[in-house]
Amino acid sequence: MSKAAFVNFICQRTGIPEVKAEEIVASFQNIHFEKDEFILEAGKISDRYLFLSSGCIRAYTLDLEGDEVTTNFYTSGEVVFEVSSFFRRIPSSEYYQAETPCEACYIHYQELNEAFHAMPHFRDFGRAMLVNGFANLKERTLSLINEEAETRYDRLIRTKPDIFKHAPLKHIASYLGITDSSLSRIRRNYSQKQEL
Amino acid sequence: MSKAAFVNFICQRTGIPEVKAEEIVASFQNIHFEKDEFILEAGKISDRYLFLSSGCIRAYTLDLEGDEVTTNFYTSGEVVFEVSSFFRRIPSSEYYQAETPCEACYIHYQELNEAFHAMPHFRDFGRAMLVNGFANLKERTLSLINEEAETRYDRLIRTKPDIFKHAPLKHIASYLGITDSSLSRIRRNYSQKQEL
DNA sequence: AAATTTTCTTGTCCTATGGCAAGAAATCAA
DNA sequence: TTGATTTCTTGCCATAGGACAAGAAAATTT
Repeated sequence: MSKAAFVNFICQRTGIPEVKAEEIVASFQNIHFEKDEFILEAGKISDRYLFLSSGCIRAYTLDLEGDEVTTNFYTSGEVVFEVSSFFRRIPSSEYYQAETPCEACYIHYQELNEAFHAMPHFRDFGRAMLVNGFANLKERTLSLINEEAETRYDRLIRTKPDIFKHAPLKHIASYLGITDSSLSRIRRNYSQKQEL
Repeated sequence: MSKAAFVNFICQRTGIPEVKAEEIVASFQNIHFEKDEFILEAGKISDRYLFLSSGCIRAYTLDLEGDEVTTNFYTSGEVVFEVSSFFRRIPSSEYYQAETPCEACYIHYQELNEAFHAMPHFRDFGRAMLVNGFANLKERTLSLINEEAETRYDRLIRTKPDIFKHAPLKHIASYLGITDSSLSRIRRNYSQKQEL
């Protein structure tokens, strides 16, 4: 059950005592997603703040040519929501879709705010999650600027090997900022290097 | 005086009434930076949450070769601090340096937290600023993936023309994810196109 | 298991951008 | 004002990665 996993997650990542964590998680509810099911669709307002306890979710948007560009991958133990849409109450420009069956628990915007208001601990947790996402995105942006595609690939496969078990390479390619053909060539090179 | 500008900023960007805004800003203090002065240095903890009322600040980091990579430009009417370092209390990997003389007002981490705790309105404001920064960064990241350098240049010159008045082109180039020579060529092309 | 669709790889050719170095221009310092 | 730095531009060549198309392989559907 995802709520239990979320309690653990909160306790481990913050100094919040278990009783408090349980209090926080009390207002969440469990949910399951099938593979390929949409957690969020572009044009709608992200209204679920969700904790993914198992599975893999991909966020993507469409570029001017209508091609999908992966903006993020979420694996177990991550908080999933579209920051801008969720907090500003504006339509999302991204889709969030399950790459695999997923177990999660969630809370709605309204409830989240009430919980933030009532529980300072949870507020801190929420801020930490935001800061976390920010830091990750910044790192990714920098890597797009000053690293080669192969280096980014190497980093990703080390950091989130799970993705490679589930997501098709074209999803991963656009996340790395390259085409699927380039990724294919990079992989050929890379695996040769690893064999030495 | 920067504090007055900050009051206006808060009132305009949020529904917060002027009295409340003044209450918030009361704990801030004005500060001035000379051109080239460091607001923050890598290795130190970002401890000032500052509102820039005039001038331009550049954030940058050093890549593996030791070359500067601009991570952001801040112009008047922006909140300036290194999110990750500030909230996690860890050393910054970025420098923040004044591109021009700057007027600003600021508050320290400790005081900010107290103010957040005491004033729900301010909390919301703080969150909005974070969400804002997040959304901007996301847009920039996407543009690095699916736009040409010239398109990014075009967008930047329209969005933040002030930067071009103050920052040397090499600073702008690395922000756009290209070399200064490439930027120079792009500018040549670009200005020819504009002349038609 | 056959048919269909999707994913992955590979070839050929092309282009945007990088690396380097040399001038030109502008800015700053003495 | 002169010399020293820094900034900006430009030329030449190199290269990472894109575009497109064709197979091969794998997964999905019937």
